[in-house]
Amino acid sequence: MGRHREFDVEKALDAALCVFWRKGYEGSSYTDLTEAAGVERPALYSAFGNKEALFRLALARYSERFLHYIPEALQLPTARQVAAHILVNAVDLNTRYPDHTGCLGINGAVAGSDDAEPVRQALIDFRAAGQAQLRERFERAKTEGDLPETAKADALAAFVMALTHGMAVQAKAGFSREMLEAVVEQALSTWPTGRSTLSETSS
Amino acid sequence: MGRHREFDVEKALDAALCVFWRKGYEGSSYTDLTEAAGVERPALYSAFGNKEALFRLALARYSERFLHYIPEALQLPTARQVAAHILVNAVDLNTRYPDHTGCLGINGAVAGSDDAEPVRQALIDFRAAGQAQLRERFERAKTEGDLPETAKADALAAFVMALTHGMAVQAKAGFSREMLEAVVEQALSTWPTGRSTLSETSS
DNA sequence: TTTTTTTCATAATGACCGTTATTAAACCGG
DNA sequence: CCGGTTTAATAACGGTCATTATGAAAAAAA
Repeated sequence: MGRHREFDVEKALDAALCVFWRKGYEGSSYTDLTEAAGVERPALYSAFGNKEALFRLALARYSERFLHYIPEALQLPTARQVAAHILVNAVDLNTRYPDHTGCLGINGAVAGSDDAEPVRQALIDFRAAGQAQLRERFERAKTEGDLPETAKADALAAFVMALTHGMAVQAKAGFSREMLEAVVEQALSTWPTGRSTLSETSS
Repeated sequence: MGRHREFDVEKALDAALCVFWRKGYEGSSYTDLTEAAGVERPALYSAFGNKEALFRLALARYSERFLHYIPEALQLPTARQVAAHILVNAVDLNTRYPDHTGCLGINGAVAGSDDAEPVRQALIDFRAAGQAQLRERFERAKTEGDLPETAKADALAAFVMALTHGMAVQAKAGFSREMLEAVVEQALSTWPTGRSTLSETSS
């Protein structure tokens, strides 16, 4: 019983996501969000809660809709393929939409006021979760001989993530897809090799 | 003629720099800045102009006081030493001060409101200037045989800068100096070599 | 000492921030 | 068709934003 919603909650969340993606958490005003969603202010509040809750929902939606390439990558057979898949798809995502370049995990908040500290920390945790998955995958690669025993899985994971973060900054600065692809190519040329990937000489 | 200034302009600028470094441009309120400088609001305005002008002065001071390692690096004999010097010193700068980790060039603004667009662009130009210097240095390295003819100077420069940007994000997220040093080691592990650096076999 | 000039401190400005009362409209069950 | 319930729209809330008017205090020039 009661009146129906006259707007699509999913579409409103997508619109909010795009605003946050472009302007970050603190850079996005509630006016920006309501205008993008085509919805009055109290409607957004009743549907999602306050601005912080809306951002967290947008971040979850971002992960679901745009980061599918990460679980995809983790299932590839070699560590190098995992890294390549992540880097190549990150470049694609960072440059695919001209009106919101870069990555929400970075654009959302790097530094900010004390009020934004909970959101900043949420993004830190968000990025750390991805990095931990990558580290575990590289640990496995060591046991499988796909990475040398001397490789540091945590350093490799941090290296790949540092590149994605840095390229996200560069994409937000207007770098072309081609330039970032060249960066990825450069990064992958320094990839360590294990007993089975240097050449086709092992069993 | 007239009354003397009762505060040290240089110290006030340093204080403002620290605030911007920690909270970024939009995250720093004028109240934050005046409290850190120990100076009333109109005094900051009369000394530096508005917030944007103050930020630009702080950025210039940041460059002078903390980025001396970049011109230093450019004078080193090999491209690899140039890259190593930049990356190692960037890690040091990003982790040296626990209350303002990361780098002003990134923390200052990655994304933000439309009002902050001029500052965001100024930071883009600031970073681009460093990258251009690096690219030119790598071009020279190619003519000197220090980098192979096949090396792409612009991609290498963008690669090194992407790493510094990404590590700045990670430092701001609380990454330890040791972790970032391991990232640098990974990045440098297979630097491309020219005719004189692979081993000591050339003339 | 008086005048002029600059800085100082207090406090006010209008605008925008995120968040909500409030009231009218729309829907469902009875 | 009417009572109960949910949403919609308008407008207001206190607080903070960057910026500045104002007048007192201080120092050099006359």
